[in-house]
Amino acid sequence: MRSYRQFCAVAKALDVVGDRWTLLMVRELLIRGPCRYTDLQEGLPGIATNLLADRLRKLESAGLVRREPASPPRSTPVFRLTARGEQLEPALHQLGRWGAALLATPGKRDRFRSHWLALPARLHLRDRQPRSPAVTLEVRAGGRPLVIEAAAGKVGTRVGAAEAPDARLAGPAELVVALIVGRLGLSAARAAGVSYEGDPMVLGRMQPDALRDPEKVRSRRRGRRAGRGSAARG
Amino acid sequence: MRSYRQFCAVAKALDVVGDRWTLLMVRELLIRGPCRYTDLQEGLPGIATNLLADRLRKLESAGLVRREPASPPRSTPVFRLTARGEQLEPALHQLGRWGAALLATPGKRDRFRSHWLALPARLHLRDRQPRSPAVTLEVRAGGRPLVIEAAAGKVGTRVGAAEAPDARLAGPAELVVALIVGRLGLSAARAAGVSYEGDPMVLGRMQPDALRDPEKVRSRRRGRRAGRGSAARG
DNA sequence: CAGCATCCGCTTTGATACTG
DNA sequence: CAGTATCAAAGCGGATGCTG
Repeated sequence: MRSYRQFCAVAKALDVVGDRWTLLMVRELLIRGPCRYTDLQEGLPGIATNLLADRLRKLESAGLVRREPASPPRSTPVFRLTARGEQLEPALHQLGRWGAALLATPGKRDRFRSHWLALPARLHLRDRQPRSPAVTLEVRAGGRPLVIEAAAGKVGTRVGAAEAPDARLAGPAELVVALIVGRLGLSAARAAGVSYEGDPMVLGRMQPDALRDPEKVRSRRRGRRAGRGSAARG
Repeated sequence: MRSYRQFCAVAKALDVVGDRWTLLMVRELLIRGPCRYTDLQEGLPGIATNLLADRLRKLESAGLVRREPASPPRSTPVFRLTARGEQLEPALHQLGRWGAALLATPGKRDRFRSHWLALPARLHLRDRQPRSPAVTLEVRAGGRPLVIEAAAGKVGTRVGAAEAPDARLAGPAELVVALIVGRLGLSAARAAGVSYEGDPMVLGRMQPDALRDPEKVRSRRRGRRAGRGSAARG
């Protein structure tokens, strides 16, 4: 990318990550952790292969990505975010939070991957029972499944199927998103076509404020000013 | 911008604001509030006039900007962020926070405008004496000056010279930035070439934790993980 | 097959000139 | 002041080819 040549933090950031596809590549690496070229391709439907290779080089020379060559145990090189690259997570969260308003319904030709739910999950879900044993929730909404785990007060995510998840969630992407970001309750989501198997408290343990027993929530808003927030629910 | 066609909040956000120059235009409108075409040009050195016009149209049709035509009292139209547009501020703050690491020293051909300091100022400065009378600090580091005001617990910014500021800060951009984000103290900045006139407590009232009496700070970090933070000050 | 590199047509951007 | 018009250069997307 051509530099903006402005001595401004936002402009300098965009000099590095403002190119088309670049922030989505960081999204993939944040979600997946270290991964191979083809993993990135699978998570970035629509990218041209030459662009992917080119951007990886640029990210590498910008110090956001490290390429680890194939060494005997592994047959292919893997790409991994550096600490500097990982520090983009808050910026991606805020961009995603802003963009969530545009996720009402998928465009006819939109693609979807379940693992894209990892970012909103990390942003919106909490482990509200830190002392309970770890639980895992498998989510299937397109592409390979995503596993969301609540353990010891933290919510983590991992791409791939779970061996024996404590619950399974599946359904249309827009409904699963709405459930995770707290725009929809489990019963409403079910009524709309989401399938959920397992203990409801696996999901309940993680759900955002807005939707956990709405009657009792009232003024529990943590973030901003005074919340007279009345959350809707099914 | 061509859509990524991915049902992902980050991708949808970038469909709207991922075009070159777009986020910098939002930066300008956030800092300046409603402003005219030429104000935007002045704050976006390097942009081509056809791009500015084109992006303004796109932002308008995306609902981020409203164009208010010239009406008798005013002779020229003004552009203003909608509420939706203003909601990008947290994303810009995080992007800027990440990009701040790239602001060590200006590139030879980098341009600078004092009012660009408004975003870091809003992010890093606080009014630590909410009950004291309002104070204003005028900052000059290139282009038109910026006024930073601390009043009633809030820090605000305004583009333009102050009538009678309580203090004036001037000097090379990189030093003034370092001062505002808390990488540098006033005495160190002065030694390095910053000029400051007026009561040091005008700046001191607003400065970030990290640099208010650095000897006493030590392990006061607020942000992350377990705060064994011994917050307070003398 | 994984991991690219090359080629080519199209779109976006940049620089400048011009206009109501 | 607030744009439009024009055109060259750069970037992107899609297809395909090469190499271990």
